[in-house]
Amino acid sequence: MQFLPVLRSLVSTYQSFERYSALDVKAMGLTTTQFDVIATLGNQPPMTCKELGEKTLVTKGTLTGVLERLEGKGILEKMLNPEDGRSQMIGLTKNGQALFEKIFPRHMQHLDVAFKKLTTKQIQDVQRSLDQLKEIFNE
Amino acid sequence: MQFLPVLRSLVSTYQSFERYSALDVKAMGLTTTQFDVIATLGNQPPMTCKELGEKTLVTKGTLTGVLERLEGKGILEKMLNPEDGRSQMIGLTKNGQALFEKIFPRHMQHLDVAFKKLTTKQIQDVQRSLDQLKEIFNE
DNA sequence: TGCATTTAGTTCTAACTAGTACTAAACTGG
DNA sequence: CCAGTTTAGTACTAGTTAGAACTAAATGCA
Repeated sequence: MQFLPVLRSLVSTYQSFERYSALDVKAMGLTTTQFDVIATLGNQPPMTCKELGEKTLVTKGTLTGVLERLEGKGILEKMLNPEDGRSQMIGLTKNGQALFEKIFPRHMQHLDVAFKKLTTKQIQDVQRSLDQLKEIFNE
Repeated sequence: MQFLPVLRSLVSTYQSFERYSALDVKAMGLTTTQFDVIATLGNQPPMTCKELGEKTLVTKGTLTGVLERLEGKGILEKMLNPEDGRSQMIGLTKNGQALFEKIFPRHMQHLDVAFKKLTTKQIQDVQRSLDQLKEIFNE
């Protein structure tokens, strides 16, 4: 039970990040998940739903709804995949790309303000710790 | 932008923990949030909704629904707070306490299986890292 | 070829989530 | 003591979440 504090830290750190990030993203009329999707598609060739899910860490059932809402806003569009009739290629529309170019740098800057408080070495240490922790749950 | 990998690690580690924990808790017919509430109330005197929210890291709006469902299952009950007419004291019922005694040790053991793969020092390092990371988002 | 299995994505359900607005009780300072 | 503010909890909204069941296309192998 000496591990309970670290679990609490994991959850509260995750929540703090979410809050910090959402604060900025919300001002652009998006949720963090929607932002992640746009950020992943920006400056990239269209990709499948599966690939998008892997990159954004969003499961496919959830993704359907998120994509639906972004499609409704005219931010992304789905195209047939000539190579596989089961899947579609998802890409940003012209408007979506314009939105990406407007909001992506701004959000990176918002995050950078926070991360400037850590040195490169500190960031690396945090990541090593996190990956170590993740490992123990994945076996 | 060198911070993007660490954010990805944070999110995926959190997700891995959630999945690992939920796997066990689900087999008891509960969600992890419900489990957290029961674990927090077990072997404790009744507490207010506010206090419960602070300990479980669940916001009050969410808590209303979670408590409602647990109350419906006969696991917890709300009592008037003689000291403050705005709030209620929330505690486990007899059944709830029995459930707690059955599932809490089992879940701790499930978590312990994972954490046995880390040394005490490693766990402390992870926690220090997480707390450091949390700090940068809270200012 | 043709059947079995796998894979991509949708649909559906139950629950959590944050946030906002709201009600009622409690506090507080003049 | 009383008007203004704070606090506890609920109600409501829009969205995310995981998971399971489903459809259709692709693949694999006999």
